Amino acid sequence: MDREREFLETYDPSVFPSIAVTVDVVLLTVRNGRLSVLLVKRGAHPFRGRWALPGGFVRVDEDLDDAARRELEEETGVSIEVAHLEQLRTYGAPGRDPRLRVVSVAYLGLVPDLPRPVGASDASDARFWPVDDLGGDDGPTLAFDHIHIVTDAVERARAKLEYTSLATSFVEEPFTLADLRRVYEAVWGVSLHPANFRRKILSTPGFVVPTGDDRATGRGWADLYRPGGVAQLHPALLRPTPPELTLPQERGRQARARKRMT
Amino acid sequence: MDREREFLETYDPSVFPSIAVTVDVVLLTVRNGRLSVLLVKRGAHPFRGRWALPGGFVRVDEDLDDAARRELEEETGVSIEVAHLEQLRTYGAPGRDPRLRVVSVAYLGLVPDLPRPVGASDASDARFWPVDDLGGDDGPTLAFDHIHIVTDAVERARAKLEYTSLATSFVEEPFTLADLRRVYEAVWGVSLHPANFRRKILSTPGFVVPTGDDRATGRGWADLYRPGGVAQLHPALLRPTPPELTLPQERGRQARARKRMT
DNA sequence: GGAATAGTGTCTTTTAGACATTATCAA
DNA sequence: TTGATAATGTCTAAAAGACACTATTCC
Repeated sequence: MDREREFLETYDPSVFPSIAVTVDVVLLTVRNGRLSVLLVKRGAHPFRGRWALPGGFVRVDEDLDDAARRELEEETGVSIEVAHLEQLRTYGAPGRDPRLRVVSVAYLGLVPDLPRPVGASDASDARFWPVDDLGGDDGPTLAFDHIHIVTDAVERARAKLEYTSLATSFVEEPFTLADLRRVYEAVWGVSLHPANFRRKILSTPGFVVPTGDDRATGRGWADLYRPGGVAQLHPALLRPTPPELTLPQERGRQARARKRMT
Repeated sequence: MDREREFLETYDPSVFPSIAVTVDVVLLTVRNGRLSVLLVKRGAHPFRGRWALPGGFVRVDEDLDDAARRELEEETGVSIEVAHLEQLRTYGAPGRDPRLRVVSVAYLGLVPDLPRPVGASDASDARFWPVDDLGGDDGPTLAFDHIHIVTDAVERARAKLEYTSLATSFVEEPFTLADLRRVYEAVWGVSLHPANFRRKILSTPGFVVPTGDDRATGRGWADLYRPGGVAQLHPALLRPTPPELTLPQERGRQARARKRMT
């Protein structure tokens, strides 16, 4: 009986498989109009000198969220008390770490562009890299399976911008609607019509509230806003027609149907 | 240096914290019009005799997904080769298992109503329970923190029905649109207008494809459909006005704005 | 016949997308 | 002046929600 075996293992911890549990943090921000991720340069074997996500072992009496915050602070100097930090998913394929079996709980964090330089407390180097550059000529090739984790994190961020108010986590408050629009444009990699964007944001109850002040932007004055406290957006702010979901033949069908009716 | 310590731990596995890694599976189905979850009665300490999610230790060379499938099969006799199984999230609060530190990777599975009785291979008993009954007078109180895992799983399922074609995982194919509608009604706990539901499903490209056959339903004949192969729905099939997101005062504001314009 | 369900069609309201207009400020 | 941006308004098409209507079958 499996449950019987589980009972025995209770009192002999050396019996259950020896698997290490770690946390990795994908900290995203928008710098110079580009979605970027915080990476550290590994100072130890394996993958010494390669860039990787900040992370490390979970302590035996430490909650997973606390471990993520601690490792982020230890390796990059970034402490995110106020910013958004959520669990992304867990990566546990055998062989993903050449040393031993490691199950890693990945976290996704969002912060405004950090003016202070980060890093260099524990890791040998730490900096933000534009996610589009990863694996290309202008960016690093990541250690372990971290490129997959970053890919999943970016997709999660893109999706959550649609139906939550998370975009405000990327900007310092107060912010202008143009600030917020540039977040969406950087994360989604599209350009949005300023007028329609404004209408949608302001017609979504609780998304943002005006502070009453405005700010000189170089060309005219822009109203300032603050997060409205609502987490889920209703209605959602959908991305402009996802390319992989638009079937040309169906568009043809719809056009023909329209033509028949006129 | 933390990375230095990590290097040393590489070659002395007894150094890193001793944490057990398990998987738990939340297998959902729709039975008798109610969203239900598969539970097993625990035959061993702790929580002996209490109902819990099927699950167990991950083997040292086993992928997490494989562990979830194996434990589900071992404890309940359910093998889901074709059905949907996805990672939900990972639960790792210290103290969630009274024996030792356990980090559990939870999975969400969706299956059609299973005609054969399940369970009784490893666990002392196994059956589906309506999720609304859990913790109440008509249902069991779950072991560990499993009620929280089930709650998260149900919310995930409700959300994914909106923007994916996952609802088809709950029905055997071929199915009628009424079958599919009953899935949405059971999972969301609402009633939907049959006519509007039909229009939305059929106007979503790739969601379902007609088989050309129909089936006697007792009252008339219903066309039969099969999943259309599209995973993401566009446009999405949103739940009718989520109550917690509807701000009465904002509705008042919109009504006043309309009045001013006329 | 009455009740329940499948399938089709129509009307209104809301929202999204495209675009025009005015005001303001910098170079 | 020219160009870029903020803010507002307008028009059209698409989508959602409510509802009417017919056909079919069981009781």
